[in-house]
Amino acid sequence: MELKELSPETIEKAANMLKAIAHPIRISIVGYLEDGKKRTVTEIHKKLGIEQATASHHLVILKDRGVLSSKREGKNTWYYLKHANLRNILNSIGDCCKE
Amino acid sequence: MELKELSPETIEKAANMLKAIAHPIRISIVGYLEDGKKRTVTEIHKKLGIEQATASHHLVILKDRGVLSSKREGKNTWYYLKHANLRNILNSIGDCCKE
DNA sequence: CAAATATATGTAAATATGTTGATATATCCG
DNA sequence: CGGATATATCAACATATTTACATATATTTG
Repeated sequence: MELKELSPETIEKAANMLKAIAHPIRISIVGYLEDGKKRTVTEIHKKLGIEQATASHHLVILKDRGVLSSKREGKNTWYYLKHANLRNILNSIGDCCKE
Repeated sequence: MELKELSPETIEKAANMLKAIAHPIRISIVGYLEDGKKRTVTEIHKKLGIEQATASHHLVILKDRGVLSSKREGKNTWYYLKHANLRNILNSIGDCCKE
């Protein structure tokens, strides 16, 4: 795939998706969901040690920009990675940054 | 690799790197350099149809955040991808966004 | 219905980023 | 040195993002 052949719309969408991930808390959220499991807002905010409202806020951003999907079940909303290959992004970036 | 085990510093660095890429012009620049070749500011600004100052500005951002490297040779500064596996990021994102 | 639990939204101030045009610096060559 | 070419920087305004706290909405259960 040659990215330079992508349409402006696709590039715009890709930028929004990357912007969504490009934040310490949201990287951590994506990292926590990297295994493909679905997790609730409560699980996420407790795991990451952040406020519930903060977690919800960042989860909405990730969902709006196409990084995560969610499904409501009773009191809970389960969030999960929308695309399995988003894992590659974190792995690649992680590799670059560990050096 | 489990991202959740990365240090806060590494996560911070990863966020800065992703933030650097997460912009339409900068995605296009990285896409243009995706083949691993070194290119000058002039080549880049002409190829993308943007002002020279704009290109230089965005190239500095990409370099400062560890996405690109550069090497001055006479009048020219050659920019190129610092990490080969950054290509995976664009490919993954592109795949997610084409749908 | 009321209480408890889970999630989402609103607001406002602080901070960061983007954009543009003008200008500065660096290098080469005659 | 002086002109031409290539790149980098500056300044200033507009826009977007972050953060934190308060509060609202939704769902289950007694």
